[in-house]
Amino acid sequence: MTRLKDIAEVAGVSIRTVGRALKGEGYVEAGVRERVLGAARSLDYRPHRLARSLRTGRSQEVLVLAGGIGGQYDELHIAKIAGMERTLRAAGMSLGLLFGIESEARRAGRDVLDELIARRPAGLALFASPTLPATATARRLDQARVPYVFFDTRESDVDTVRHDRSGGIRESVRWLAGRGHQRIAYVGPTDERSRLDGYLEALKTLGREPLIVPGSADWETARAAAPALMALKPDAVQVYSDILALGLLAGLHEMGVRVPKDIAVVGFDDRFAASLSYPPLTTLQQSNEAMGAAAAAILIAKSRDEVAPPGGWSRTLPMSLVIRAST
Amino acid sequence: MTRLKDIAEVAGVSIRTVGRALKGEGYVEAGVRERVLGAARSLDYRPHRLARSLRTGRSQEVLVLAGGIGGQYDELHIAKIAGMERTLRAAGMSLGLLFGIESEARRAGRDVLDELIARRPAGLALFASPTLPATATARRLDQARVPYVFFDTRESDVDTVRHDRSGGIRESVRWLAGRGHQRIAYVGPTDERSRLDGYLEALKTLGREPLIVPGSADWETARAAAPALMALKPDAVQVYSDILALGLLAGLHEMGVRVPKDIAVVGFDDRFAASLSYPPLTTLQQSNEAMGAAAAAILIAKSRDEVAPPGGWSRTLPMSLVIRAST
DNA sequence: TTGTATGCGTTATCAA
DNA sequence: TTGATAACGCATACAA
Repeated sequence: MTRLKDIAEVAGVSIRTVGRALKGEGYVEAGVRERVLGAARSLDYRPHRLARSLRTGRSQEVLVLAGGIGGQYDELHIAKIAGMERTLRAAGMSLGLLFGIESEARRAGRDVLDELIARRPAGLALFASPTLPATATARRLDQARVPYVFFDTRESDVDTVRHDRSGGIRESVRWLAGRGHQRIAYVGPTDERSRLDGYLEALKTLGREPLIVPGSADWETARAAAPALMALKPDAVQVYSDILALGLLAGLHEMGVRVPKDIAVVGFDDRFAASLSYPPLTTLQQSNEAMGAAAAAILIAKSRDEVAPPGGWSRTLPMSLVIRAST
Repeated sequence: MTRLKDIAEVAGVSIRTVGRALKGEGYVEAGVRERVLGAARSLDYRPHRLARSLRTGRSQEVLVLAGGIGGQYDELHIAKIAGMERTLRAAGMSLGLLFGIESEARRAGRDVLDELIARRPAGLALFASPTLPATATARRLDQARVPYVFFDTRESDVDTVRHDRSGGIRESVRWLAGRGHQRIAYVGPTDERSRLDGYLEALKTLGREPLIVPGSADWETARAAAPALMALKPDAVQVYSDILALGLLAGLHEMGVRVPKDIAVVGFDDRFAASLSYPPLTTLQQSNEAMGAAAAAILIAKSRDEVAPPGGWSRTLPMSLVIRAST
């Protein structure tokens, strides 16, 4: 483990000159610079990250807070995390991961945020969760001058990366209409507005009446909703999520309804499971890696004290339709 | 951000005494100890991890190397990582995550392992991948005195946590037989011995002839294998993985074969998708969080220079059957 | 153009 | 039982 001091000795200069030569800043005589760089290379020098961070007062590590929501670990999350990590590493930074720390802290009566801030991370990426008050959290992090970014918050006053859910659904419904489907229904909870709004807007543009089966919240209730759906005599259905879409598929199977012959089904999320169902599910894909990369880019910029772009830091990413056999 | 120095000033003692009092080591007068602890609490002291690591020469961070295998991120991986992180955090350590660094380094002609070792991690957890030579890697890490553990290596001479795949399949086949199934088949690649061996052993114990449909490697080929399977007239089938089992379900649907009425289907892995299929899939569950916790425990012990238990560090975890509607 | 010296917050050595 | 003080490796203010 070579140190600057070792390079200095080999190159016959002071440690300060080594620093300058390696950073390429200030005045260093060409010959000296060559000698230093050569010594560094032959000694296989790598800066000691901890020492650097201690000195500069800034860790190079971004912390990711992943809520272990009911112990269900999400392949959508890991793709985002991977996207972040790649981007951070390219910028010389690294990624630390924490799970379900909020709920644990609440049980223990401690305050998570203080602990996280105390670790002086280069940035904080937070997965929105019902147990984490986004706005209040964002304000405290701003105050502590810790760069942060949320994934998929609904709150509009925090910096976040999200997908254009409305736009995705709108495109999907238009695409179904373009393929000749006349009665396009929607199955899913109606308290999440963005997806439902996309559906309503698209139908309005098309001049059609909405056909909505509200209330489904999981695989089982979606399965049970199949008869209610078919009572509307639809020839296509946009579902709130892949999980619900797969539940609906099960219900349709049981009723003897053939997919896509009798009805086309479109999901939302592009989970791994969507490619494994019978039939494989056409669905709206989140570009999770891109989302992670975007989040990382925001944190990198913030940590370099760059000024926010005119529209603010938040980014909205487009979704795309993955066409499989259910349509 | 209070430092030891701040506590020392408030408590009116030297910084050294503060250190002793907080660690509870050496001789500190009871009254002084109380004063120091009180000051630490009221100042909300938290040790500076970086400074500590710099001084002790050991980082408290375990690095996890997750191969981004073809860009497919795995919910099985993230559960393991979550299990690790929880255990590490309880031991005062943390977790850093790196993706697909091997393939990137190979492209760039650099050596990953040296870079990782240069970061002086408290430990290294590696997901086995075809591109990472486990034995050679383990030897180099041993030499560099970096604690390591693999997930699911086939190599027997490296420290690893794995699941008892043979045992899991054996139990599953016995369970099927116990439920009255007479002709229990196996679908999957035959070059992975552990699962196939479990099947063969169980059938041998039962005194029955094996019914094997070899060769399937993905959803599509498993789907195509349905007719070949049914030609064997089985009344139950153990499949190599959930992915293949779901492909097989699709093929059986297309043939009009009813599951579980005509044939019972058992998968392997307990992916999220297994709970979302029609019918939901009975499958062998890996205890991924437990696996992560076991890996973390090994790294913690190694990093404390504990001596390996008689059988070595490696651990084999049992699998369990999750019974759903496909049986 | 180059070098000396200091400090980041901890731990640890040695002396008092 | 306690306290000065050095050192970990790096970055940098200040001198030369």
